[in-house]
Amino acid sequence: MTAKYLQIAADLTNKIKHGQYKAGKLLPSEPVLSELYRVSRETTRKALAELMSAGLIQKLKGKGSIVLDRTRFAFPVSNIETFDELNKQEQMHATTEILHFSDTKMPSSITDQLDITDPTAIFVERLRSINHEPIVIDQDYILKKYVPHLTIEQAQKSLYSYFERDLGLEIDYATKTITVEPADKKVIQSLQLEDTNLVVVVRSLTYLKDTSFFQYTVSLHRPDKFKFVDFARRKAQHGRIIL
Amino acid sequence: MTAKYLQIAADLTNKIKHGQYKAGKLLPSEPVLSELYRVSRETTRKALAELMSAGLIQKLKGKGSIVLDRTRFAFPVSNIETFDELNKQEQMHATTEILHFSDTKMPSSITDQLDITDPTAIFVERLRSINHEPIVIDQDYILKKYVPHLTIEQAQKSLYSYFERDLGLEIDYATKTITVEPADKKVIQSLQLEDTNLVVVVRSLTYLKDTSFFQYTVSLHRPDKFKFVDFARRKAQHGRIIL
DNA sequence: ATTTGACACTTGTCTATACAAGTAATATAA
DNA sequence: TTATATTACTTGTATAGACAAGTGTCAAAT
Repeated sequence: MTAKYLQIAADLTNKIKHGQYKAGKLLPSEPVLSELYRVSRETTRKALAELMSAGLIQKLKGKGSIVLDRTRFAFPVSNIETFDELNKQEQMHATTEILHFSDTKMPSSITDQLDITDPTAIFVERLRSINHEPIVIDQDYILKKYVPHLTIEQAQKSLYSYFERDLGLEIDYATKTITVEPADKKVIQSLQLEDTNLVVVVRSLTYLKDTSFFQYTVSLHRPDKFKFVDFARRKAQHGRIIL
Repeated sequence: MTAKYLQIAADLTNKIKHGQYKAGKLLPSEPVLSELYRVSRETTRKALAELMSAGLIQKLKGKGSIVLDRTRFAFPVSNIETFDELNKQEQMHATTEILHFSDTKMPSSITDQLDITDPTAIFVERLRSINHEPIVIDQDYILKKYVPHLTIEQAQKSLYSYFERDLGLEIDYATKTITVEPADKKVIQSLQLEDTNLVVVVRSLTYLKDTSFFQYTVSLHRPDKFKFVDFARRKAQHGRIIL
C-alpha cells in the first residue's frame, strides 16, 4: 500500500504533465485539495512537498503554489538514472556492447576510503551507442557479495533492473563527481574521438538503503555528446544547512 | 524568528560536523530528540528531513537515523553557489578581473523561451583566478529592472551578496546545464588553455522566490580545473515523481 | 539446537486543531 | 483622491494523538 501523499503527488504530477494544471497558474489551495482528495491538510502538504523537491511547483506564502515550466529541461540527471530509462524517455535506438566482463577487486582508490570487508568484485565494461554513434563507456565495479551470480547476459540488458527487480536490492543514493580528463588510446578509439583526447568522466559511488556501499561506476562520455541538466534550489541561509 | 525545526537542523548539522554524532552511528531516536529539544515529534522529523535532503543522514525504518560520511565530498555544487562562498570554504587566494561591463539585451536564446516583458539587461564578464591561475570566465546577463544601479565596483566583489544583502532579492532556484564545447580564441587566451580548445560550459537560469526570471549566467571553466560534486537520491519509483 | 512468538523499540503515515504570517482586494477614514 | 484598516484568503509552523510497519531481543515452545 503506497502512502496517500505519494498517490496524490503522482496524480498531481500527471495532471501537470497533461496540462490539466498549467505552467504559470496556481494549483488549487491546500484546503481545496484536501477536500478533493478527502485527506487532512498535512497530507496534502506532504504531496506538494514532493512536487516542490521535484521542481514542478513553487510555493508562495500567502499566494499559493505556482506550476513551473520545466518542459524544456528534458531530463534531470541529478537523479540516479539508467541508460535504459533514458532510452525509453527519449525515443532512440540504443545498443550496448560488452567490452569486458571478469572478476576483479575494487580499486584501491575506493577501498582506501571506505573500509570494505571483502573487496572482491565483478568488473563490467560496456560501450553504449545511440543511432550507431558511440556515446559513453561505463566501467562498473560491483561488490561480488551482492551479485554472486551476475551473468554476461544480464549485463547486456540493464544492470539496474537486474539489481532492483530480480535481486530486490534497494538502491538509494549516490555521490557523483564530474570532471574532464585525457583519455587513453583504447578509449579514444572506442569512442571514436577525433579533434580531442578529452573525455567527461562521471564517477559514482552507489549505496543501498541500509547505507552499505554497493557499486563504483566510472562513465567516460564523449564530450560533444555530454549534457548534464540540473535543478538546484538555494538552501535556507539562516539555517546553515548548507555544507 | 527562524523556525524551530530549522534551528534544530542547524544544531544537529553542527554536532555532526564536529564529530559529536559520528559517521556510521545512529542519532538519538526521534522521541529522545523531541524530549531533548522540548518539541513534538513532528517538529523533530522536519529537522531530520532537512538533514536527509542535505545528504547528512539516512533514515532506516525500524532502526534509526544513520550519520553518513560526507567529509570527503567537499562541496556539492548542485546547490546554487557563489565563487566567493566557495572561496571562503576552501582557503585559497581568489581574484576577480572585470573583462566587460555594459548595457545590453538578454540573448534571444533566452527571451525566445521565456516571454520577458523588457529584455534590457546588464552584461558583466569576469575572469576568476585562484592562486594566479585563471579558472573560469563568468558571463552574467542580469535584467536591468532588478539592478538599475549596479556598479562596476559591486561586480568586482560578489554579485550574489549585492543581490541578497543589499537589494534584498530572494534568489530561490536555478536550472543548470553542463556541456563541453569548443572555445573561441579570446577565451582560450584568457583561460590560458594549452593542449585543448574545449571548455566546460555551465549555463544557469536563475529565478527569484516569486518565480520571476532574473539572471542568465554562462560560466566557461578550464576543463582541467573543473569539478562538479553531486549527491543524488533515488526517487520513489512507485510514485512516478521522476520526470 | 531451532523455531516461534511476544515485546519493546524504531520510523512512517495520517488526523484534527491552532495560531502565525504573507497577500490581495475591499471598505473606511482622512 | 489617498492612505489606512479590515477582512478573507493563502501558506508556514507546531502540537498531541493514533495506528501501521520494520527491527532486534529474548523467552517459550517445539
